[in-house]
Amino acid sequence: MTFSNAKFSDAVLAWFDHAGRKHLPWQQAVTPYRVWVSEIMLQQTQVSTVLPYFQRFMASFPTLADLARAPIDEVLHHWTGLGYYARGRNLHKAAQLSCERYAGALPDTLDALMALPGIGRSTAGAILALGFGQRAVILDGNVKRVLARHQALAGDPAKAAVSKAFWALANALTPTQRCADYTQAMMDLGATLCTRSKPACSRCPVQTSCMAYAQGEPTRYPEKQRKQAVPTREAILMIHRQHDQVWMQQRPSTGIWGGLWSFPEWPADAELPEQAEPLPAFMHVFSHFRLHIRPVLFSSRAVLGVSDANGRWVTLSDLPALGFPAPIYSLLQRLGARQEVC
DNA sequence: AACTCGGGGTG
DNA sequence: CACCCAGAGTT
Repeated sequence: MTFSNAKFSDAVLAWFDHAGRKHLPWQQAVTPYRVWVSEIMLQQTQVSTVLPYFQRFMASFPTLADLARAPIDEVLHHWTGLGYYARGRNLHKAAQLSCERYAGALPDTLDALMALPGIGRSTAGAILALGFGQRAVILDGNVKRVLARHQALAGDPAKAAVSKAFWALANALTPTQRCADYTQAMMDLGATLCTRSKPACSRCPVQTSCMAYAQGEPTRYPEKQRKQAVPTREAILMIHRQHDQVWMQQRPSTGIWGGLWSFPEWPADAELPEQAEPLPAFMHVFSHFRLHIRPVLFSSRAVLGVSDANGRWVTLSDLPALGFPAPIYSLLQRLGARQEVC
């Protein structure tokens, strides 16, 4: 480690001691399991969004063994509304693999952690540093932003060559001593001071050595390529209702809304039957397309035009045991409010 | 290397 | 509306 690298981590650690976050739920009663669950939930998801999900998840699955033996549908129910549902499936699968391979504990090496589904290089580093107290390196959105600005690193970090440079820099700056605190400090720095817009440079512990600050335009970094406008698709959802039940299907485990329960789709270009009663349509936005959802209510006795594969009748009391995409769960609640399901 | 995967917060 | 957030898996 060079003198300047040690100076960087020392300044970051000194700042952490008086300004870092120390009261987040996963910072209390720290275990590798709790750190792991929090890191998975926090992938591409902000802290404030995760907080209630983490608390509910830990109350239901307090240990890795509890998670491993829980039904997948119950795990996915705890993910309802959180998004990126493959994270929930991978978490469950990795818990079972850990029970089989490592006697109910998480492994404590980078390679073994990365071999588990849902754990990549950065999450493995976070588990080792925060959960096991090892010297390990992370590179999440916060760290990328801090490093890009401090070193005025040009290029889109999504590009492989640029990413390699970011990892090398992150590794060079990560100290051997107090690695857990440094790891938390870098995330805190990115989340609270070195924010995407309006960074609080006046309070930054490494402002004097920050190249982007010296250049006068810190928000220029990190560079990102612009995304093109997303297309809009249409989905007609058939809500077959019989008394207090609706007919639902579990989606395939891969692809959009994998493993979650939804209503059967009616081909967007086909004509609707006479007895179809349209409900208010609404828009659901994904990162890569917009979905115009047109719910249609069928009160007929027969389930029309859908195969019964992966399907079942669902009542209100079934909801806690199943996973749903946010717009479908919202639709179910609206149906319940109309006392059509409940 | 490019693409796929959600939902919510923010300006 | 655009952007992005404690990224990883698939192709």
